[in-house]
Amino acid sequence: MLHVDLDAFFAAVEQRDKPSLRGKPVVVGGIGLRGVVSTASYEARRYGVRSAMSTAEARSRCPHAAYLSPRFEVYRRTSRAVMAEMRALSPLVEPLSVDEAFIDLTASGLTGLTVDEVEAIANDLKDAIRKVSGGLTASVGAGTSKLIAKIASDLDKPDGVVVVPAGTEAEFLAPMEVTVIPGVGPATAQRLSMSGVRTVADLQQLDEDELIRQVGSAHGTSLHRLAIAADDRPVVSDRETKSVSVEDTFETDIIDRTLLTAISDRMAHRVAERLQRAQLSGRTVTVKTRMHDFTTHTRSSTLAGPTDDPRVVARVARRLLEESDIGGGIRLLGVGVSSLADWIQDDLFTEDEHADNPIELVELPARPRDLVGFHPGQDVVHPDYGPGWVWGSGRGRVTVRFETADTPPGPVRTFSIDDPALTKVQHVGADADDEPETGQNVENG
DNA sequence: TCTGGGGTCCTAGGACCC
DNA sequence: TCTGGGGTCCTAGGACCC
Repeated sequence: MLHVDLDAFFAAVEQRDKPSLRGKPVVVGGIGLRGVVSTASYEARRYGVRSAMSTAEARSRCPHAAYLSPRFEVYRRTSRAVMAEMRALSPLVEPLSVDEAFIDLTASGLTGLTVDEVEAIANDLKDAIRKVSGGLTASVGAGTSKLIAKIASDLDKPDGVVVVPAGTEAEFLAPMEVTVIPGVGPATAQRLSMSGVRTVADLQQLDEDELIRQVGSAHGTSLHRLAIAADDRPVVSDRETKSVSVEDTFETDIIDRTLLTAISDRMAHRVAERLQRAQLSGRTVTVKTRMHDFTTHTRSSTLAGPTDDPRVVARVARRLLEESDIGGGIRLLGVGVSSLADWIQDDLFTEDEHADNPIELVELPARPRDLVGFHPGQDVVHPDYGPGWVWGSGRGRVTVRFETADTPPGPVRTFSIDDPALTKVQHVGADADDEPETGQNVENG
């Protein structure tokens, strides 16, 4: 099996499309006060910038980096092209996310390979990925199981290939820290350390019953096996979606229930839209709230039958929100639907008994134009200068660098935010929810 | 100036049923 | 004059992943 991991994916795509950023520190993520880093380029990592770090901390570590909002549509498009290359290698490909996948080579008859042969296959794949993606690099791990392939792909980043020979798996793992095992996070590592377990070798020695007492039945059983590299999990190409959700952290905590209701309604509609697009429907609606102290609560309600009707999702979400304690204001609100079915049931159960009495949608205040678009990194076009991207905006002005992936960097120009000549580029296949927005923006309206 | 958004899987208690 | 037992569904929360 191969595990393929695109290197610093979001940042690499930005450097590909914005030549002036090549070789420079780039940070992609939330750019607001409460934003976090999604991906830092390797140049930015040298300053200690890491994924999941608050953007504020990243800015203090690396003030001269370019801070960009993610362009998810572009990443998805690139991802699809890369995944297609993998499927050309083997029909059995399991994407784990937009930038990662497992490939089962045996599904295309590639068995009994030598280490050199596997290495050659991995390098060919890397070449194909580089060509189809406009120069992106990947790191590849190979082994006899998902566990080994996944861990191996991490050992020689970026742009590396690591093949673990069959039969050497347990000794390969033994000296490593337990946290290399996917599923062992801070909480599990902490518990294990109380039994003196730090490395996989320690874990291999630990009694299974003792392990289960420490971390629970399911986790203990699977960890006990993974520690000795006993992993027979298959590569599954079509995993079914189990839930669909939308959530938003506000720039400042929101206490106004009328505003929260309006936001909840809109989130319910976005969730329902996504369900419909995926031809799914669900029975359980969940509302999530996060308090100022970061404690998180969920309330859920299960319907008699599945729905993808925005009005039904909105009404249930409203009720759950009403039942939620919002204390002195909440920093996050989310709406989700689970217990999914891949069909829509007949009106028998889905019938909306409130259909004659539709809920009245609360209108959100309009946002000022300079908050509706023009995020750093955003693609724009100008009739005189051609295509470019937003470097920054504020105080009614927006600064644009004119360049594309295959043009030399052009001029940097500043425009009024109201300049009608400057237009945003809408990417094909973009979701309505690719547009970043926050409660703060809403409140500013 | 702490701490995103999209997910998956597991646990535990209570209701309910046979 | 406490005490069945097993299975399923629902709800809430938590750990973890990218």
